[in-house]
Amino acid sequence: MTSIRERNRALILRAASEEFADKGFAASKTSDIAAKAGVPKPNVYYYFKSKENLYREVLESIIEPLLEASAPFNQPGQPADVLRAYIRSKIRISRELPSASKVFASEIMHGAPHLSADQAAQLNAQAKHNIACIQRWVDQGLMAKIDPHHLLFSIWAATQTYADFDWQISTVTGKASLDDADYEAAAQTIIRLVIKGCEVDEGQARPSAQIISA
Amino acid sequence: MTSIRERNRALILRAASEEFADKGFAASKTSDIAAKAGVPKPNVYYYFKSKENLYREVLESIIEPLLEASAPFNQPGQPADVLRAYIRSKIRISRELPSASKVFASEIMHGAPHLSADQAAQLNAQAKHNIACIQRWVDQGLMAKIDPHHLLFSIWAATQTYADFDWQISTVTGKASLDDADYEAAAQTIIRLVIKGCEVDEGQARPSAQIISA
DNA sequence: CAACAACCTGACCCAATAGTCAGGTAGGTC
DNA sequence: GACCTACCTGACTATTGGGTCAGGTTGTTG
Repeated sequence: MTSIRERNRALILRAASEEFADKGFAASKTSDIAAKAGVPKPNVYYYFKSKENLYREVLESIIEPLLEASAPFNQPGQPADVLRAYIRSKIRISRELPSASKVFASEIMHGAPHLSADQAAQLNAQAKHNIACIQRWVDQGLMAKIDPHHLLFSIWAATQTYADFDWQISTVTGKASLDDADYEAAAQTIIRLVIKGCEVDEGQARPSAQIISA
Repeated sequence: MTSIRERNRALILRAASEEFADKGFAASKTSDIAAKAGVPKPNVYYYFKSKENLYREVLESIIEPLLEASAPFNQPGQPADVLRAYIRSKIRISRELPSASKVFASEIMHGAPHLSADQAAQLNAQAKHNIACIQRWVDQGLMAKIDPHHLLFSIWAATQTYADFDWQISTVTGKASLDDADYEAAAQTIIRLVIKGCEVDEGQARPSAQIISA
């Protein structure tokens, strides 16, 4: 069985995710990754030819989930429902893929030097699509006149913060790690801010009926 | 004049800020910092004794502005006014100290290994104070029943994102850098989400009059 | 201007670590 | 069991980059 390959690759990838998330690319040592994965260092180079390659694979692993999270925007739906589903997807990613999320955040923070042009284009296209979708809702009077860019930035930031800045969150809440109830409270809070913030103002001209509802 | 010292230290600190923000601590080379500051490498070691020391000073430079931003919470005021002022302070920091902000974010993301216990305690105390303040407003019925922790996390995230993830923001907006109007729109958006989200719900029991207003 | 301190610098050292390789072993296939 | 491929590994190399230092220059103070 050549699933020895799959098994070892998976082991190394997971260890690398955690290590890169923890220390960043430059500060991570391939020897530490190998140790954490429970394999000798040359094996890391046997399966992935370089540290950078390994990093790129970790990075790649978060792209699809990230694109996937925008699914609610790719099917028809009421603004409030779409936004709610989107926020929940984003929070779920932060919770279920915290290491890859951090690696991605760190990558973006440093100007995305390892992100391929194709990956950047895909993410950007999806973002543009979501923004256009929100803008349409605004134009149709289904939501308040909010700049879709900034709305998206706030949603991204508020949801990703649970993965990226987990240390801060642990420190402030005094809990080593958040449980179901905490993530639910986080989701509820962000959803409330967004939905209420997007509600059409009383007295605003509405081309069609006000549909958003909390 | 010994202000040669001040001048050179400032030069090196600024170069270091940018370099650390750009590449992260481990990936930054002291030789690059020296080059960017326009001084020979040994001078960096003459004024700061080590790379880590230099990094710590950069980190330290953002602590005070960060604490300062919470000033609105330290004086009496209506919830909406305090939150508005707080958000504007935070956005201003993102705009005026983008490099130090990034360094701070990166530090937190990796578990704050260089933050002194004292600095961590100061920041945490201020956070706790802000949270208690918000909780009081909730208890007094001046705002909706929102978990103050998550509200703060969202505000932090949404405001810091303009410094930390500037690459993403540039890519999505298609602008190399944001101008006055963009930052104003960002502030308006975040303020709207927060203020509307914090408004007491119709039909919610209110111990005292509803005071928040958009 | 003498003496002293602060500042500057080219050339060097050395520890750490990405990456390699020659020579193994294990497992599958005829 | 002979062969082949995939897998494994201890021991090595090469380079990079943090940090040093001896000796110089500049400025300052009496």
